[in-house]
Amino acid sequence: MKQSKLFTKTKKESPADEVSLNAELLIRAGFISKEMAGVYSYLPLGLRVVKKIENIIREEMDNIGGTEMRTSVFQTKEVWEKSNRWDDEVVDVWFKTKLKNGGEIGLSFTNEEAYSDILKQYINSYKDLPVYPYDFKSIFRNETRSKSGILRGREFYWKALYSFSRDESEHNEFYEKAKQAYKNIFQKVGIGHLTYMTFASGGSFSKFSHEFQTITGAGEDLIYVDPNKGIAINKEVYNDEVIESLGLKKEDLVENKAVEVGNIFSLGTKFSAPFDLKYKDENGEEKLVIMGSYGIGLGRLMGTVVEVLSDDKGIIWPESIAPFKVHLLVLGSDENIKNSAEDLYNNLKEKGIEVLFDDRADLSAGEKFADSDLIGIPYRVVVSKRSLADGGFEMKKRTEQNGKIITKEKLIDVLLETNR
RNA sequence: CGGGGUGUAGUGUAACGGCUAACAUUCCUGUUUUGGGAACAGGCGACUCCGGGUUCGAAUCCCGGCGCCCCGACCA
Repeated sequence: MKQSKLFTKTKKESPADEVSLNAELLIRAGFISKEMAGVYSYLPLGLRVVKKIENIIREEMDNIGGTEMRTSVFQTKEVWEKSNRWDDEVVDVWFKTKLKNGGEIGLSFTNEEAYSDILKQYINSYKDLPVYPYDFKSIFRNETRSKSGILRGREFYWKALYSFSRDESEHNEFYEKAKQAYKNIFQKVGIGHLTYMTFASGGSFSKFSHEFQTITGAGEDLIYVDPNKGIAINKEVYNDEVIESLGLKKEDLVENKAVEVGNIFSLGTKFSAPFDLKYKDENGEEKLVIMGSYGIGLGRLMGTVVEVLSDDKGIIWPESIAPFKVHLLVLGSDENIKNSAEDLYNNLKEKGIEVLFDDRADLSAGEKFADSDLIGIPYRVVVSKRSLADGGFEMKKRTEQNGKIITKEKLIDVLLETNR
């Protein structure tokens, strides 16, 4: 993509109404635009990152048997009354509105009811199970206080998978697979080294739920990490008995602030019972379906990456979720320089390498460099009088101080190699 | 929902109760420039969040509302 066609511009100044690092950098670099507190629009660069994250999650979910679908944002009163979660006294984050005919509807703040209600139509026999439907969708919560930029919003985009299993052991088997899939996801997204599977309160059907917590001062949770074992305990269940039951030692645990980037938990029959979601087993006996829930907030995940991986010049995107792989900068207005850059741009595109081409005329070198650092694309390639005189193009990783001159062929090789 | 802070061109800031609300940046015109947010010249852009009040006079003081940020509570 040519940067001259990208309508967003970077800002030199931080927004006055944002304190959090993720919002500051994402707004300055032109990834998101603030609509109101806790509500952000995703601009072209930001959407590309979200889509990258989405694809990583999709791959992992499909890999463990997930089936993608899409539940509606609109939810009917009747369905939610079954689980006793329609009442504003019970759930205070509802956004509700009315249809022209007076019927009440709410905007999804979670998906258990929607899935339970839909699956009831299709699940009759043990042969119909297990199933693992999931979706990516926007979720709405009327938070009394949204905060921390895109880490806690009133509208957010998430992935939610629900498991429908015949019994506990089948459920547990999938649950373990989901744990591994989640680890893979956070590893691929580039924050695996800071993300810990964390034991948290589990509700009435299991002792614990499992949160995936990424260590950062921007987080709102307190967790106790055992760095060697790679697991942690959420403050909400932190006590001597729990520490012991998990085989941990108090003296090994380190207190950290962290942000919950994902969570999985066992629902048991909490929803299958009120929805009468049953199947007939091999003996013709009716049994309740055992459910589990598996969520990840993609915006929060994107914000967490920014919190954790930026420097004083801007964002440092991991290659896996960067909006583009290469930022190609042309300096100078001589025809041969421009042509050379244009050629390289076309070559990279032909090879399937995602490139943002800063073809903007009349901008100083310093401004292009500053923009490039702020936007944070992993590889920067400069075409200039100097680079051509030195025999090619200057390539530098976002994380490196100095670039080196390489030929076009070598450059393409390197980029293709890292493309996997 | 309690507490604190704050609201002025697109953005970031300034302005004692008193001149036409200033500066920087963005943007537009032109000249010059091109390896770390270039230089010069000119120009556009503001019902100072909204509503009331005090005053000869309010961006500035007072009251109410709303927005935004932070702390806390809440968080399937």
